[in-house]
Amino acid sequence: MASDVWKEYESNEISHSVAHHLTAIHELMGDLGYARVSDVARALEITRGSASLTLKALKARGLVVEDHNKFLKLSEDGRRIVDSILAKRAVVRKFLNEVLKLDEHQAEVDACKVEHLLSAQTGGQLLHFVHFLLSDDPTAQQFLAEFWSKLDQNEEWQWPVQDVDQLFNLESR
Amino acid sequence: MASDVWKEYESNEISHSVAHHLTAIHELMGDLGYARVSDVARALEITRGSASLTLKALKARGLVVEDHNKFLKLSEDGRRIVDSILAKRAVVRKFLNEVLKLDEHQAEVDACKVEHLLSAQTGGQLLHFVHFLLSDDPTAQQFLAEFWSKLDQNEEWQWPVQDVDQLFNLESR
DNA sequence: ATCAGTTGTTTTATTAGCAAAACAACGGTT
DNA sequence: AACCGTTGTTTTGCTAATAAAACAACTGAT
Repeated sequence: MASDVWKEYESNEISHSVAHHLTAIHELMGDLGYARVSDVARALEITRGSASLTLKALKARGLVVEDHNKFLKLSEDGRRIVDSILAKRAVVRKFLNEVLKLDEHQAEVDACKVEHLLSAQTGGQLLHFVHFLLSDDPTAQQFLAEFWSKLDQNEEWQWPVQDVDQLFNLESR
Repeated sequence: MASDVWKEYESNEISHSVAHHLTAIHELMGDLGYARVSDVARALEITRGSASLTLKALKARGLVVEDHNKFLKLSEDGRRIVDSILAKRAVVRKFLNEVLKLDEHQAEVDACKVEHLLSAQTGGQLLHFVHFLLSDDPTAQQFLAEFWSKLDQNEEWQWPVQDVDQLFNLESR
């Protein structure tokens, strides 16, 4: 039934590892002004050898370009990918932290896990949603206030919840 | 900076593959009343050999138990894991499809990708949120109505959005 | 100029997850 | 009894992503 769905997982062009190699380069460019293989390895806390191999592949894929002096830079494509990943990460983190009131670390970790997996459409819609939800629109503000007050009441919810189906009246499976 | 965060990805005890082997057993038990190695392999569209190896590991981890006649069953722990995964999948799918108005296939795919990655806390809070959002509470209904009408207006948004930071007034990098 | 430290690469090995193919053990049909 | 199909396992090989270790090239200090 869902065999065509679940296999799409690995058909993702950007792996978690690749996503972080690329974003590491981006952040190093901002922090240091440059990014070499060793800098990326240090930032990700992996060996230089591992970083060297992964980055070689990324150069071959045209996402990373190399200076005449082994200095790395994102290509146009690489830059686009990093932008989309960072945008999704920011939106998800903001939603988890500021709306669902998860602590910052948890929000950071979960956002990091899913940032490279969300489709562009999902990211876009989520952006719309969070943007409106956290705007100064009175309806949005009233809704959030009510949601948070309800949150305070049911502190004690358990997870996993056995009766999700009943809760939502799902027809599922 | 985020090196401690991004490495938590692989420290996930449940991989995507394992999640689907377990849920396949669960669904087969519902559909057929039993689940053998071949049934799981067929459901996931992988070879029997692959399924055999993965399921052997799951038996060793105590998540799957085997009949005297090679019939598989989820253990107590395995059942708990499947419950939490299915609950998260249902909540995420519902949110993406019924709130963000993504088409069903997209919602299914994205939910499938993240279901095993979300923490219990994130799943729980999301459940609260979606439950309230889709309830008959007038504030929630008014909020959703306004959000959707705004969605119809800005059909033309682009992704990746360069100005997420500006949009949210993010401090980040 | 030598010596130490840093850098980048390559080689070897490991793990997870899969396919493909060979194999043995059944179970039913004729 | 011989045959066929299904089942489960094992072996071999592949890819992605990592570590570890060896190596060469460069840099800087003395």
